[in-house]
Amino acid sequence: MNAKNIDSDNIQCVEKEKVRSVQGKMKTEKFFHHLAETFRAMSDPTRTKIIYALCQENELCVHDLAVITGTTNSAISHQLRTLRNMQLVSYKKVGRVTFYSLDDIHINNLFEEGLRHVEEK
Amino acid sequence: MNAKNIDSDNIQCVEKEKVRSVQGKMKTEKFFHHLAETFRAMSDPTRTKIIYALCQENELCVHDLAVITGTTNSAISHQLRTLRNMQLVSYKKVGRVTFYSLDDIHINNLFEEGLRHVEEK
DNA sequence: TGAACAATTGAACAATTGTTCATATTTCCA
DNA sequence: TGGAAATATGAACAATTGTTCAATTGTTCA
Repeated sequence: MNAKNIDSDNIQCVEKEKVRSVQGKMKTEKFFHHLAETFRAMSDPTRTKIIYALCQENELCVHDLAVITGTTNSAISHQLRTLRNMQLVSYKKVGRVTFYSLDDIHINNLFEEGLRHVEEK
Repeated sequence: MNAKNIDSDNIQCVEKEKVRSVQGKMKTEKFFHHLAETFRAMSDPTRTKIIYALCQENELCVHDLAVITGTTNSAISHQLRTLRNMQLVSYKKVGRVTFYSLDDIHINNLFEEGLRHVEEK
């Protein structure tokens, strides 16, 4: 036993009770991964632009999203795939045009909470 | 002029009015970067654990955060620096122990909105 | 003073990310 | 039918990220 380890459980910590308390409330590894992934979905400027645009207009096609965000079709298409994989957007094909829209209403709240946060600064 | 460009403004797009409308509401480049960075702050599992722990207990030292998150002091210290740079946490030195706490109350709302979102799934 | 300790830091590394470029794929229409 | 258009995709690339390891700083206390 060294100086910092006062307890009887062989758990080294500075404030045993605090650590215990937090450990009792701790979520699973999976939970934190899921949580981090949720935030990660919105952690790229191109993606925030896409999501913001889809918040304003319900449905937009790839090309128009490229115009709005000021990037290439390809870059947008890749990011849309990412958002599709994350189940944030869904799409509808009409002829050779693909219309994307936001899929997850929960994410909408989260995104707008973020918007408000940045706007207030 | 090619087939998809019907308007008189040399702006190529599929649905001109929609694009115009969104463009009118568009924020600055800086805004979207700021927004993305805000979400990025919470887009790593180690950081979500740190933030979650600091939501439960107001102040925790580096070592206890390492115990709680199940990683090394060094890894935690590096991540705390990231969070410090992002101005999400502040710290207080007592002897050789550094106590960290959440700094940004806004982020708190955002984080808990994310928590709720993942919990409801 | 010097040993032990808490935390920080820098370098190195593998892994991940986002873009670009070139090339499909699918659909429309002349 | 053939060519143009809208989107998707794969490979390649540079940039960024998060961890580990080793070394360092600053503090306490015997």
